[in-house]
Amino acid sequence: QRLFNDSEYVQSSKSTQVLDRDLMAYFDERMKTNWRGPEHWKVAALKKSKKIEGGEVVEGARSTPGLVEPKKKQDQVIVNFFDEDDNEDTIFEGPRSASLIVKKNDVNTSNNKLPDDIRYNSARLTNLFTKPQVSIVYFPKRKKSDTKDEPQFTD
Amino acid sequence: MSSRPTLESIKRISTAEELRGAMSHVFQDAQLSLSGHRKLVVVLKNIFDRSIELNQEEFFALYFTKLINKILPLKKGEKAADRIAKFCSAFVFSLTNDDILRKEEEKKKSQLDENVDENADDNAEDEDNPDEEDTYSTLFIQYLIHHLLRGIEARDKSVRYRVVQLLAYLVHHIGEINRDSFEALYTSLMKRLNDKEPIVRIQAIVAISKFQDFNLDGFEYTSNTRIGSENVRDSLMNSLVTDENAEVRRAALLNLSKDQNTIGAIIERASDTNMINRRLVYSRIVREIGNIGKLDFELRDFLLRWGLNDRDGSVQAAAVKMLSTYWFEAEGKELLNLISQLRVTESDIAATAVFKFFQAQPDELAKIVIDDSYWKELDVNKAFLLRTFYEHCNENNLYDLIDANFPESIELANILEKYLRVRVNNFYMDNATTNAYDLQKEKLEAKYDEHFEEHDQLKEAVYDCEVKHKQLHARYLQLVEETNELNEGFKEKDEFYENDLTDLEFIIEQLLEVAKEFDFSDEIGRRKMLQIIRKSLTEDRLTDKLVSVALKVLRKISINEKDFISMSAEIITDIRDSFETEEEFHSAISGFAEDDDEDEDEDEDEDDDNSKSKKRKVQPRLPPDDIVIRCLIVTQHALELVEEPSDNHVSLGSIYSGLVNYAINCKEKHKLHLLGLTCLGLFSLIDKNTAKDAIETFYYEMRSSGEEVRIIGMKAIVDILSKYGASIIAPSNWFMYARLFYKSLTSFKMPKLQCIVAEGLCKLFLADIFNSTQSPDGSEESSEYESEKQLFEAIILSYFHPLTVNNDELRQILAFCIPVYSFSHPQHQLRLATVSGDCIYRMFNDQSEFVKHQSRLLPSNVVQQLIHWCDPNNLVNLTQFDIKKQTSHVWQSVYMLQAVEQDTPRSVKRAIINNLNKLYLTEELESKVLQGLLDAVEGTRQCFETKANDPEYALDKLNTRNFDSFQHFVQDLFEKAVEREKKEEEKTGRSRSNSILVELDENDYETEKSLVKEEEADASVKDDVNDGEDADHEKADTTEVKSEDENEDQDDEDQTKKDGLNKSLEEIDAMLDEEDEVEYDISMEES
DNA sequence: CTGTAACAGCTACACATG
DNA sequence: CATGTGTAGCTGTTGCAC
Repeated sequence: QRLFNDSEYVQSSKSTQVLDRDLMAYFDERMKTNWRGPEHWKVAALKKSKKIEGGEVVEGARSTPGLVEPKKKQDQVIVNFFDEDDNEDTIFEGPRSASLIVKKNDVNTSNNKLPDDIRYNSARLTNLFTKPQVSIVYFPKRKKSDTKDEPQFTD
Repeated sequence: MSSRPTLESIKRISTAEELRGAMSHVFQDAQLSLSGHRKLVVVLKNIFDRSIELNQEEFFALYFTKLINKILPLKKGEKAADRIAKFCSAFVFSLTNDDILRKEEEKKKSQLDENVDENADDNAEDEDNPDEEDTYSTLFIQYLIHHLLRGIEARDKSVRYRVVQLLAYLVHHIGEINRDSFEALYTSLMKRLNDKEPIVRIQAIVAISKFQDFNLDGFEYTSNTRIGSENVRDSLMNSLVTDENAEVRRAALLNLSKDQNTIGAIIERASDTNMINRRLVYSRIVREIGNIGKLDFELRDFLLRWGLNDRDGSVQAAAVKMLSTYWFEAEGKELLNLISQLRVTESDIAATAVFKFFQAQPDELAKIVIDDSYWKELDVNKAFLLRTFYEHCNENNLYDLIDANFPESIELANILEKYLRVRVNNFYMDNATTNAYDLQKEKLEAKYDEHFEEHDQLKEAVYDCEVKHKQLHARYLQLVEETNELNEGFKEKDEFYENDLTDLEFIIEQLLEVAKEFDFSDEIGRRKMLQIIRKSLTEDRLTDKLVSVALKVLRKISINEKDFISMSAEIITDIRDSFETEEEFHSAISGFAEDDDEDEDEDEDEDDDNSKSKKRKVQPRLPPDDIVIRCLIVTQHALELVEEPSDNHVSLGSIYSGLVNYAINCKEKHKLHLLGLTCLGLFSLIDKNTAKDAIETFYYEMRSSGEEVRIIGMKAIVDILSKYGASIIAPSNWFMYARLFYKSLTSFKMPKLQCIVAEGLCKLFLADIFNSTQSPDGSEESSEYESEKQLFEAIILSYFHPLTVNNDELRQILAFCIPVYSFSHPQHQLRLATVSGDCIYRMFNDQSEFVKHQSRLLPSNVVQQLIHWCDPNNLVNLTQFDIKKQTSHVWQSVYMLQAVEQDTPRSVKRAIINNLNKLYLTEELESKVLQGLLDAVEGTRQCFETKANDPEYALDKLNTRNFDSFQHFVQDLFEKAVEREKKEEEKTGRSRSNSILVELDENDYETEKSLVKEEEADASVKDDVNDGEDADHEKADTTEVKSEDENEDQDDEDQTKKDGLNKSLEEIDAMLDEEDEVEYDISMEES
């Protein structure tokens, strides 16, 4: 039905793109966390390995079910209200210094807001500034394998 | 111990001892479950009453507090304590409730008959002053509150927590309480808003929020605290905004009452750093507020902008739900009503909102009916719905809906034509107004040029010179005022038709957007549309935006790119030559209204040559600036759509040589100048020879211009390099461009420019356009290598630089680009690895700018990020086997150890050493490489031994242990590697260094390669279950994997290299400083 | 069919501990 | 201050009652 689709707009060359489609999608997905910059960088939680290893461990633990239950057992206190010990003086004892119970008020007048999210993505990174629909083509290396890019140790 | 008290047994109580036993029983039961509370409250009330009868009410209160004391030290989460607190609350509530009921009854009674018998009440009850009177209950409650207040500043945080928790429960129920007690309660709770412990603060907020409903008017300013509802509100709002603990902010968010004073701060939490808080705004707060109309447009727009763009899926979902369910229903389930709330002409999130709506409520799509009457009475909302509906259907292949609601292309063209004609009529309705409009506009632009220049100088000066700053600032303010005045006059004059006009233009834009994606397989419709677009572009003085979209339509309906270019060229030359017949133009326009089929029957191909040659005759005369600007706008947007460079752009040649060159030289006419440069950049992208000259033009333009020019220039330079490669620059000039990049990247007074350069450099590095390598002999090459290395380091440094903390955009760009660059290729990672040491050194040594500007960055944070970026596990397109052989972390550790040995502060040394265990080193590495690393580690050890007395080199136990274990680890790997290599050598009998590769080539390599060829499509990104991090995506495309062959003869002395590096660094810095000085002087003179 | 309760599972966050 | 554990607040499923 659509005879004049936007096929003409779509970048025709594929092999020479800096990042191929899948890779762009991969990076876009992967860079979703840690978008705010150095101060807010967090180690990527290595969930997968944990899950796999943990799964095995749990299976092993299941064979000894006695171990799991006491862990879950609450250490919930039951108060003895018949006990006549008077703890009033100790519990109401004030701090050595008043400042010990006061929040240290940093000069951080931060209002706890996120910065504007520009949602940078790999499409921007691999396309031209002035023609955002045009991809940058990957530039073949000027060097072949005649020189080594890697630094060398001195023997 | 006595038995469980019953109502009967309570009546028999006669001693304090018995009271105590009964109370203890009640509490003992109350802590176990909530279900018995109802009964227990009754029991306890009976005990209370009995104590009164015995004149033991004071004992009751005393012992009650003793019982309460027992739960105060219990930490948060203890069920028993929570139940007792609830029980206490229920008891107090019951007491006050009884008081109230009793009073109401008495009131009724006293109203009914004046002679009420008094025997119903106890001796304490006094009828004279019912509202102020102390009852046993109120006395008890006051006693309880005072008791709790004694513990509100306890040392134990749990005590404070329980006290405030209890008070929060109680204040809910205390009807009357005497003034002194209230003041004490109020001030004590207010102090707890600043408690060290978040849990206490939360409870304080809950407690204080109850005061919002109180009538506090009776209180004046007391000695040290002001009591009043404003004070309550402000305190809660302060916690809402400034408390660094997310849960505290949440408590404030949920408990602060929503009114005109607080609503802004509350909605602002849609951009809270905490995900849950953000989500709550959409899922609960907005719901609570109710009607959509209670929110100003700005707040609604804010909510949508943040919610629909949120990084977190659940927040987005909540925002979509708010829009598509709640707001939609509030608008009577009328989509057009909802859209009108979005203010489509002002909001840039409106389109996203509607698309999300369509996604969330796909059923609503079928209810949309666009019939003839709809088309006839388009307003901005209808046009907007039309367009977004079309786009949605088009992108989701809902062609049935399109067929049902959209006409033939010829009809669309007619409609568009109609609106274009209305616009032209409106626009030129009053010639006098038009002239005034133009005049004002010119003035304004002239003023703007002036303003702009000074503004730039101001910006320069701000950082350097306070005095000049003030002078310029005064001048700046003056200019701003003048500009505003002009703007005012401007507005008044055309306000009368401005609104209509912008609305009209918005409708036209929507129609064009539809046309951009429309089906023009019908040739008649296509020709009609072609004619309309060409005519409109040529004659109608379209806005910049409309020109851009119209050209996209033109591109779509053109036969091919060449056709598009020649039509565009013709339009441009027609505009250019129109000034010659300016008078006729106007008369033509006015006549146009009546007679629409004038003379535009030309076909797209035929009279190209005619018209062009005709226009060329008049070329020598330069049109007035406004005409030139119109030409350049069309040129710009046309060129933006051209993708293929080809040599049949002759038709554009005259435009380039005539208009663009003219515009570029108009440095004093700001708009013209910028447009000229923009077009020059675009011309460069379709013609290499133009590019060669242009890139130098841009270079010189950028040396002395304001930020806006520099941004255009930088974009152009990067695009040119991206298009043609670094070879477009003569090698001898390479260094000066490198300096330009460096200088732009470090121009902290031009943050936007920094973003562009950073992004641009990343593009060039990523595409390996900057990819020179160090070579042992060719000095040219190695200086390029050094320059690139400097630039690369500069990128990394600007990411961490303290002066870019407020440049969020830059940091977001780099937070994306640096890892993508690094993870995309082993060579990239290696490049980063080799600068890691330098970067760390330059960030943290004494003389570092970072230190000067009080960088708050933690060394360990930096080190970890660098390590993460260089981790081979994060590389794409590699097999697990190849990943194990990557040397990036080896080199990174070597260079970081160098930084450890240098004069970095102790915190840095410690950070590096403590993070050595995060390096990914395997026994698959070559023993030779590991040997090198081992030597480096040993060198570091010796360094520490010789400098053992230097406090900066003092290591604590943990550091030493980490360092030792790293050394052992590497030693171990080395031995295993030797072992492995020995085995392999025996197996293959070949030389050590080649054996691995041969094996790789022969085995894995080939099989994988062939495998990939067949299922190329989906093989690229897939999860590898075997690996640890989620970085384990491997694309089995091995064509880019570099062979690991060693090149023995290329040896560098690390130290000499480092020296050379530092030297060149200093040189660059010095040079750039010098340049800064010069420019500074110039700009100051001019001002 | 709708609506609510109970349940497990998940993630980001905060606390506790050495 | 870096690490692991615990938790809050959902989210989806199931069963149950109306």
